[in-house]
Amino acid sequence: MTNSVRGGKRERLAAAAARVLHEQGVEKTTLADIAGAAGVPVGNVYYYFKTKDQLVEAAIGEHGRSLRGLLDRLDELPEPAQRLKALVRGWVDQREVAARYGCPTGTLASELDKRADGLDQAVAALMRELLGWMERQFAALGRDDAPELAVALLSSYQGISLVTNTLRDPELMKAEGERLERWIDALR
Amino acid sequence: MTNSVRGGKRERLAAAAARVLHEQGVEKTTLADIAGAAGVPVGNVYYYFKTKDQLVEAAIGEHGRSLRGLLDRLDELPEPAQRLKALVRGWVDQREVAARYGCPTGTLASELDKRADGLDQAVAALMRELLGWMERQFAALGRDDAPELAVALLSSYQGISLVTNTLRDPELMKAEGERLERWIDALR
Amino acid sequence: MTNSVRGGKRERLAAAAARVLHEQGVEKTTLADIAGAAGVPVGNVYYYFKTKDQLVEAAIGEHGRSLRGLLDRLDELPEPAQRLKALVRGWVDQREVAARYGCPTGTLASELDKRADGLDQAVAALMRELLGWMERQFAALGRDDAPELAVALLSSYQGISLVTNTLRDPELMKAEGERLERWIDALR
Amino acid sequence: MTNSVRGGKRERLAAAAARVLHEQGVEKTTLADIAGAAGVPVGNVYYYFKTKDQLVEAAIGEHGRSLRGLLDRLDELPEPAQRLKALVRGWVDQREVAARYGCPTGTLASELDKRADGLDQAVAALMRELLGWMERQFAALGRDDAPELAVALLSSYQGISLVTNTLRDPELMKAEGERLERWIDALR
DNA sequence: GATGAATGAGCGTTCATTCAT
DNA sequence: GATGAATGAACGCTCATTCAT
Repeated sequence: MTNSVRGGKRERLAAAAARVLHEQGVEKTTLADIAGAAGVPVGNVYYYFKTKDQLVEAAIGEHGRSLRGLLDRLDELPEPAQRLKALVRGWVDQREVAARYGCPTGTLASELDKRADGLDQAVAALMRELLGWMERQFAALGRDDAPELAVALLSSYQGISLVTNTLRDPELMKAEGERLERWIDALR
Repeated sequence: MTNSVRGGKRERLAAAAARVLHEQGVEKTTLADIAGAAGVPVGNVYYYFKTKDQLVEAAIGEHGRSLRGLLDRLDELPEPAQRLKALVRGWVDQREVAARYGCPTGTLASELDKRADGLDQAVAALMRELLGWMERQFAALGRDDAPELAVALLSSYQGISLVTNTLRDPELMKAEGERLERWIDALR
Repeated sequence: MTNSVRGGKRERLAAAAARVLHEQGVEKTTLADIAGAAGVPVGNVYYYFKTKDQLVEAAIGEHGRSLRGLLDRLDELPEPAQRLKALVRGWVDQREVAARYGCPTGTLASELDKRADGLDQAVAALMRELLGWMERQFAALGRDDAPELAVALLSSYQGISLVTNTLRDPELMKAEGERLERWIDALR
Repeated sequence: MTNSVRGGKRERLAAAAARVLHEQGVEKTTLADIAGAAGVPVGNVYYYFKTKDQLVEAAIGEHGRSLRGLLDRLDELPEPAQRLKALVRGWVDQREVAARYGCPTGTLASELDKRADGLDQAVAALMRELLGWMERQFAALGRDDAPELAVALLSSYQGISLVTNTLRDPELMKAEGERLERWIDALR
């Protein structure tokens, strides 16, 4: 009740975690970094998240929410090919961020994979969600190799994100996005 | 004879660094981990490498050496399409490792990118080397969009490595490899 | 009441630093030494001082505070010659400490001088403060060579501190103190 | 015999130690620093000096030798007052070095004093040697307070060295030197 | 004697986590 | 609930000293 005014701390922390972990990486980010970015005192973080891992989990959750929001918006488009191409265009629009920090989900997946927490499974679930959506679009296009195509498209995005990031050249993602759009058009 | 035990410590350290950094990630790997894997006392590491960063650099160098070795072997094949497909098949052969730890160069690039050491440029140089080789193959195939195709192929590999790793499913890489081989065949 | 135990940790650390650094020297003193002397766990020191250098700085600050306190007390004496001689007598009173550890400011200046931190400038400022005060007293005595006399007096003190310390003989400082008092009396 | 050609390593090490320890301080100087300055491989140092302390001892010995050389030269002057003033003039001539690194013997005394090696006694012996010589000059001037005057003169030099060094102003030593010369002239 | 290599103890510093109020 | 302070284990790195040839 009363904390509807001061509250939202949990949300602020999750949002700050998502952003800062993306920009700095999991290992290089301290709890103080996240707390500072959220404007929350360090000692107070633990009322919302018992461990640093839970903060990472919350960050993954944030990425999941924004992924779902995106897919919902895409679903309003009439044609599956339109939806897929709009997805690609969304990636291209984010190319500056990708060039600086990589794909938020991909870099998280890469880092968390080196650990034994089960957090990697949370990111994997996110990827599976996106894969499933892609698969449905390719199936709607009449492709019976939809699963394979979904993996190919996701891989292309993850790969071009990494390459764009490593070479610090956002234009690479633009060219690859155009190539992927042509590829989608050629599929039916 | 006697220096089978003592000799090549620097090389052993570099090799151990390449392996352990790939398996555990840069941040989660301690100098003691690398020293232990190489069978060298911790204090002695600093006789060969003044900082942890230099050890990372040496690991990158190792990956560079093995990349160059691979490309040299591929160059002995007569046809550019054969070379490219043999490259893809090499990736597929390594799918079990990729499923567990990802692509050595890619994960390194992803992690180092969050830092300001200039080490990221060393990995970037590796990627550019591979890109250049690919470009020459595509050009030899008569394609004037060789640079773009090279980026697409590298991205596909980096992406499928990440997805394979995240979903822990080596078969994904196998299927994608076959798709890429068909794609290469269809290019000319 | 309750914070007689917990309170003023920062001050306790600064005081402990001033004392221990004087007794053991900057380089030979570990953070654990200072923490131990202040009754503070090692890890907690960094809550108050981010680096060892900041602890040294705090110690210099402590010496500055006690210097200012001394000069304020001396300023209450009516005659400049009285003030100067009281200063000298204060030094002589501390001759046992000087014989064991030297002048706190002087030894600090000597050690910090070998470094490039800028900490040496903090000690230099302390010396300039004392020099300025002395100069004002000599000027009040009507001497137009006040700056030179101030340097002579400070040097005599620093020098006799070092000699007293090296030869471990507090009586040297006593004799020199008496000589300096006669010298002051002979000035007007 | 044969090492009259390659030899002198011990001497080179002692001379390098004297110089480097003066410039960098005892604690901040590593064995590698001294070895490097002497052009001797690190591992070889231990054939000449079993410990770092023995190298410090050798450095003190070097300072002793040069002190004795100086006093011998001064002894050739006919008058005790001339000898004392020539000593002072020698200090003033070295004021640039003093401004940068302090008095070699004094800074050594200050640093070694914080330790329990007995090395401090070796420096103390040096000071006593100089004190004795001064005492003889003052006695030859007919002063029965020669011991006290010797301490006063040594202190003035040590003090002005420290102040000159801390304030990085060689001119301070010049002015004080002139004052000391006038003081000597006024003694008889 | 000479030398590169080896060794291990210790230092300053960081940080996730917990505690007391 | 909220907060500043406390805690300790771990890390990267240095260096005097010793070893093997």
